[in-house]
Amino acid sequence: MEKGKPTNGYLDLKINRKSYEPAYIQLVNIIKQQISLGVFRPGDKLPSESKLCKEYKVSPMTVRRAVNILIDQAVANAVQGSGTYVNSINLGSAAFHLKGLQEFFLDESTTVKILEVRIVPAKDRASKKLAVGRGEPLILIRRLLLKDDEPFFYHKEYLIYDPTRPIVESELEVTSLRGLFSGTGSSEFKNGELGIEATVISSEEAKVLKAETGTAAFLLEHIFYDFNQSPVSWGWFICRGDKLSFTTTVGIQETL
Amino acid sequence: MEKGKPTNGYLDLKINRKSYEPAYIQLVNIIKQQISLGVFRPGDKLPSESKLCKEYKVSPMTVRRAVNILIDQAVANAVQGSGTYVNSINLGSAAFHLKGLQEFFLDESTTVKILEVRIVPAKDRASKKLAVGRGEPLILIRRLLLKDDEPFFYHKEYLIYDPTRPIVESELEVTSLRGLFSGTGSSEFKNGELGIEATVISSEEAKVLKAETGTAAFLLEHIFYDFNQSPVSWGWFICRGDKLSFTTTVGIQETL
DNA sequence: TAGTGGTCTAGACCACTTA
DNA sequence: AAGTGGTCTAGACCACTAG
Repeated sequence: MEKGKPTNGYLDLKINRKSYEPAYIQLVNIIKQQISLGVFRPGDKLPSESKLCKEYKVSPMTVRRAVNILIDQAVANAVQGSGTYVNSINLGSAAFHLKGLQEFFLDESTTVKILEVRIVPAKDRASKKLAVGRGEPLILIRRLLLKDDEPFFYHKEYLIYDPTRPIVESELEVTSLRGLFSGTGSSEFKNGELGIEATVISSEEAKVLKAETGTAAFLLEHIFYDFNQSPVSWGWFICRGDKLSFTTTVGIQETL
Repeated sequence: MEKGKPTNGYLDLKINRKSYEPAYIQLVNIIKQQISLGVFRPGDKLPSESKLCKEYKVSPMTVRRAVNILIDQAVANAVQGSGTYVNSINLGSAAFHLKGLQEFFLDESTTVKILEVRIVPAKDRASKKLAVGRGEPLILIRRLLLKDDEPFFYHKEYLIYDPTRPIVESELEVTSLRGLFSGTGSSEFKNGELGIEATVISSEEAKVLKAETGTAAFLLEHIFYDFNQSPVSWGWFICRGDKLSFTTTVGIQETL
């Protein structure tokens, strides 16, 4: 590379100081665009931070921040003492987000039908998951979540039974699940574990979901812990496979 | 809050300057631990950045960095001019990563069996996805991915046929897929789209996967684009539902 | 108007890699 | 030894929120 020449070749993009976009975001986009156009290819070394400072006339911290964003996005990786390199496309860095489900729960036309609420003795799996003795009382809630009056999710949940804290009506309604998915809810739970499995619809599920037994479905299992790290809720959502899918992207995305 | 008192109550944790852990990471963990212990509850306002500076004797940029990490992790959210607030648990921020699949492909015992490679005329779906005319030639590759000689994935892939670039043997082997999942491969693709669906195993798939028709399976669809943003590869992986699941966590995790 | 977060500067020192 | 990324300082100015 010739000294003093801009590393972005014929593009010669600059940081616009008057833009509402912060300098570091602009720099991220400039570098991404160059990768997108093939100026920098996977495996190539990006210009060093000091070069980028000079070229775009920004301070080291600003370059640093931009480069860190590229690394966060798995666009590049840094090797201390050596340089920052452009990554190849990497499926291992891909992730499927549940934001789509969040939108489902926030939707106005989403409603909840309580199918059943009762106290049941803990069986094998539930007693293990919720760390209570077998036969101990648990609250079982079965819900049907509808969108535009069409069944969408079937939800089965076991809760620790606390006789000092009666079940409040509002905890059963759509708002409670909405809160879980949007983070606006109460703060009963400290953390939780989620799992997604592929399954087929059982006869029990088929009935409430208006689907046929044996068709494909997603099972989203959840377990939530309180601030003492004790499990308080275990259950799962079932959704017909033809009504739900998860999508994501990998590699360099076009600048929005 | 009383002036001059540490905001972390009886804990009174400090930044250890001699630790190999950077100050900002220590600060992230200190704040997380306080949330975990209930010192700060969901909805609470965290101490302002200037307070944290004084309390932990670090510069504004270091506090900033720590707080930004908490925000990235969806542990807190910032409101300009108001403060930084602790989030409730939020399923919408959860994400399922494909790192598990990456490990599968990097495993030594993972092998690939090529079931078929041939030129086929583009049918409806493939011609749309790959943006070629119907009947145009495409390369069809059918692979079986095995772990410890047990079938794991069935992969069907359509590639743009380029007569000037013959199919190279190495592109068919496990290494090519390994590269895709680990980011160590060549750089044919600029980006791609992925989708996960729940499905049931067809008779064709059941045969090669040694599974029964009608059992649950994941379908991981992919389409990859080259540096001209032209689609070059479309296909999907099928995996038995009982051999694959995705897990993740939400909320505050215990400090490791 | 005071306090807050959002951005940015212009350096510094260190650990590490490469030659 | 020179260059690189990793961390950190001690401020600054701005836009925004709230009382």
